[in-house]
Amino acid sequence: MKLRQLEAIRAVMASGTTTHAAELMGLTQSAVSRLVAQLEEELGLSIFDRRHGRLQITPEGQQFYDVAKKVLAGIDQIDATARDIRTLQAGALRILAMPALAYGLLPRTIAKINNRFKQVKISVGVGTRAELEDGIASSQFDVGIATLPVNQKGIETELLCSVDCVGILPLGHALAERETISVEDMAGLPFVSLSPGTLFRYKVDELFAMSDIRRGLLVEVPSTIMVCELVASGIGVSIVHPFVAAGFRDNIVVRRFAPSIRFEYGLLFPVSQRRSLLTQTFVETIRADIAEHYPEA
Amino acid sequence: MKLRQLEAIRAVMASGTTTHAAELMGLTQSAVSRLVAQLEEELGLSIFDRRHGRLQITPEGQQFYDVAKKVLAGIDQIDATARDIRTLQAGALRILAMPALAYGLLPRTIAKINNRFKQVKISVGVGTRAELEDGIASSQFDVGIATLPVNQKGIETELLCSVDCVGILPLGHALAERETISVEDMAGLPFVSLSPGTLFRYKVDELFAMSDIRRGLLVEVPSTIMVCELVASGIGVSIVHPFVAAGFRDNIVVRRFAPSIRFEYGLLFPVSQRRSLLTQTFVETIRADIAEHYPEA
DNA sequence: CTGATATTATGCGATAATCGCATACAAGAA
DNA sequence: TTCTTGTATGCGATTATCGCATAATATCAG
Repeated sequence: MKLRQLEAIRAVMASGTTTHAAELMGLTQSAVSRLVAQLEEELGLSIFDRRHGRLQITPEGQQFYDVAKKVLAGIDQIDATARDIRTLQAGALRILAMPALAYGLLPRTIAKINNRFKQVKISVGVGTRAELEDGIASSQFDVGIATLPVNQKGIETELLCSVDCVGILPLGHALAERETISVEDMAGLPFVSLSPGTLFRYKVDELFAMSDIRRGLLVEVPSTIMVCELVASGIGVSIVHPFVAAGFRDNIVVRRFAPSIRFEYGLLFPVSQRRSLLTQTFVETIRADIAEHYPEA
Repeated sequence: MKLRQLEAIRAVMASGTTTHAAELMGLTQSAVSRLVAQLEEELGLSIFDRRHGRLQITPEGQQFYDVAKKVLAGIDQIDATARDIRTLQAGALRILAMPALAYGLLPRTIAKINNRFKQVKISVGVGTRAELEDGIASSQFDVGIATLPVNQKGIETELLCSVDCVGILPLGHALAERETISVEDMAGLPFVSLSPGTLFRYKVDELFAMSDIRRGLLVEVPSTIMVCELVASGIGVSIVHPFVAAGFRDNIVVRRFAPSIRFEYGLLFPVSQRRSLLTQTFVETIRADIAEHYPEA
């Protein structure tokens, strides 16, 4: 059985004659006549009755056609699906990011993808590093974003960008005049700190310890967003990575910080599987966003 | 897009390699490889990734295949449907008969058809001559059974059989000894009559009127079945067509009747449409049944 | 009845698709 | 390395597809 034959049946049913059906299909009448005859021969049943010089559907033919219609509709759907896949109008993108990164960086990129590909379903998960490694390694997600390094079997990483953390101050703070804030400048200032247990907290604490500088450790909150909000409210200063700080630029003062506290952000992919076109597009888009909005990274 | 290509995709998905897929499809590996490559070329998307010397489904390919599977299932269903149609295991048979004929003649034939073709849906309608003509002419039913003649546009008729009506008596009736009962024999006997307005009632009444013979017209009932039942209960005699009478042969006495009241039964078909194989089978079966059980017809 | 019109069916030849064979190439295992 | 397993591709034979021309058949108007 050939698709062409089923299409011929449909065209004949739609137009009534093989001649018109031929026009619909871009063939000649003889070709259509033969396609129909072939199918009848193959199936061993008469789909049309040759009566009065016309093709007339038989009861059996009608029954057959009712089923064939569904298949042809399915073929049309295959074509549509293929087109959607080519233009990325179908499919899904599953992203998993660490909390600090999800808020500052992702929304803009997701909005762009969603805007370009309206039909694409995008799901974003936020999780700890461990959850992230699990989710990527098990292919439950297409791409992850986390600070490097990541060393786990089943995960491929690519460097996304490396950024220096920034100092943040309430608006109108005395240090706001400086272009760069040093660790020494923060001596004795009230400091809004991230909860212990994260790599970021560890690095910051270590820097102050090495420099033997004391801060006022008044407040500890679990998310970088909250850190920024608290600094904006004027209760202290802090150090955060620039992506989240950028979201608060109207409410806080953001300055370079010395010495450099550098973080490398990486993209995580399940190994052993070719990345989907959507994933590739996502990677390109997020890289472009970073280049545009954080050129120093 | 060709069916062969979709089948190749399915075979590769099922077996994992083009080599095994080729066995499944009865082809060589090279043919399968080409079918896959062709489809990818046509659709403009990579269904498989050639990694590690193996074909590995891509995310897009998986998405495509999910849709293609449904189409292939539909094709399988087409084949199954064609097979069922050939063996008459599918389809429906819609029969419309006049009340008197539906009971005596049809059940046996329907049982046979149902027994041979378990999957065939058989629906039987009972209606007046007018309803019957409507139902057949409008192609709502495949075949009708009625007394001839029928003259309505859109209906083709075939003679099914012609029968002589029979006289029926209660068991043990005095007339039971005779092989043939004449109209004169019924003079003065209580007669169970069919309701007025039917061709049958008209013919019987006319016969008695012509012969100037009086009956005891005590009971009038609308169906021939009830006539037989009343005769069986002993309240009178009557004349009916032999099909219904045959069903009561253990409860009543059935005898030839003179003069002959002859009815021609006909099969009615919608014109202009080829009769379905099922319809043809039905016709053959009912003719065989009549020949077997009513050889005199 | 007769020609005009419309429709399907089929012989024939050119072109295109399909397939098997042989072989090259790639990757993992012994 | 060498063997095994698997995929890709050039080549030639076979088969299928299609258009053209034409025949056969039915419908309809006069």
